[in-house]
Formats: sequence, C-alpha cells, structure tokens
Amino acid sequence: MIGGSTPSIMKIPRAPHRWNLTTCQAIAVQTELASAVHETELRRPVRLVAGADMALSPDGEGCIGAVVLWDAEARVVVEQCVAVCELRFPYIPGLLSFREAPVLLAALGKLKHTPDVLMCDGHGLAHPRRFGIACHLGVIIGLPTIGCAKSRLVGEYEEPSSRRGSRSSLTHQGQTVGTVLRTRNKVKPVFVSIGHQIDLDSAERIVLDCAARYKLPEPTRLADRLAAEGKRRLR
DNA sequence: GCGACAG
DNA sequence: ATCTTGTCGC
Repeated sequence: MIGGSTPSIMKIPRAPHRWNLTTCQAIAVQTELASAVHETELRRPVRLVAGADMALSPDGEGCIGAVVLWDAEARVVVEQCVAVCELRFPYIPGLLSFREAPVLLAALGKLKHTPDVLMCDGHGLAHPRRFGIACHLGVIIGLPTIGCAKSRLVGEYEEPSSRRGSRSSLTHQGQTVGTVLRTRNKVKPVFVSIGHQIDLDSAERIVLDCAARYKLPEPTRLADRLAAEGKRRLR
C-alpha cells in the first residue's frame, strides 16, 4: 500500500440519506427505511460479534465511537477501532441513530475483518416506528444486527424471574417487538430486539452467550470501555 | 395539557 | 450520555 494506508475489507456503504436533518425529516427517513429491515433466519454460524458504543468528548461538542470485534468461540478480542466526530444532532428519544450512527459507521469502516453480526447499544425493532439504531446500522452496512439496550423505550412486559436465562416478551401495539432477558442472577435485565437479517431467538442466544460474566454482552461492554478510554485520551 | 422517553 | 465514593448485599 502506498503511503502506508491500512487496507480494510470492511467496506461501509454510504448512507442513503444525509445525517443533519430536522426531526421531521429524520422521522420520515425512519418510516421509509423501516421497510428495508429484514427479519430472517441467521444463515452463517456466528463467531465474530462486533460491539459498538459511543462516548461524548470532554467538551461535549464531539463524540468517540468505538467498535470491538469479539470471537464468541475463543472468547477473545480479535480487533478494535475508534473514530472521532463532531456531534450534529441532539439526543431525542426515538432518534438516537441520527446522533450516534455517523461515528459508529466511521469506526466500523476501520475494521479489517467483517463481523458475522453487529451488537448495538440500543434498540432495534423495539422502537416506535420499528427502526431503532440496530435496524438503521444493519440496513446501511447490510449485515445481521442485534439491538441490546439497558432500558425500555417502548412496549410492555412482565418482569422475568431472577435467574440468568429467564425471559419475557416485550410487546408494543399488539406485536412482539423484543425480549426482556436476564443475563445475570438478580441483576437488571437487558432488552433484546432484532436489528436486521436475524431472528429473535438467535439474537437472544447470542446476547446470552456473550454475557457469561457480566450483565452486558462482552462486545458492548468492551466497546463502552474503549470509548471511555478514548475520551480520557482527549484531555 | 400531562407523563414517558434507547443514549 | 454524564456528574461521582463508598457501601450494602449475595
């Protein structure tokens, strides 16, 4: 490679829309792209699980996106990348992807390996318009994605029993949009939903498999930690 | 009008 | 997301 540029095989397609939009336009984009979400069976077996998360820069004007590629078989980190961007959109419940997706896509574009699935820190179909950040990233990169959030955005559910592995359906407007899953005994559960090109049972299994020691699945937990580290380095 | 509301 | 140390409970 000339100039020492690092070759990457993780090609990120350009988003089919702009990111700096009005809230009204952003909602229109979600309604439009929601029809592109595919709820399907997982084809290839999953081994490489990427986790993505973001942290705000010290001054609050920018953000640090982090991606950690986790080998779910060997239980080791394969690769990790970070990217920095200026914030162009505020945090508005239901429009999270317009604030976070740009940096996460930038970080994903630095990956040398292509993940089998991407685990997002937020919801997928468990969203008012069935288009949370996991769906948005999945539709853009064309890979299977899972939404694994720490709290509820929409929907109703029964508290699952206190044992790891117990679950209950998250329903919204008469539809099952996700699963409330207990990954650790007596610890607050996580909210799992389909992002793109996957089925809910597989999503749940992958989250549980990746969360053997902590509440959050390893890819997400490590990406969160990496983003926090990047934040400290900017001081 | 009031309350809810991923990160 | 972020501000923040110790502390209660298994």
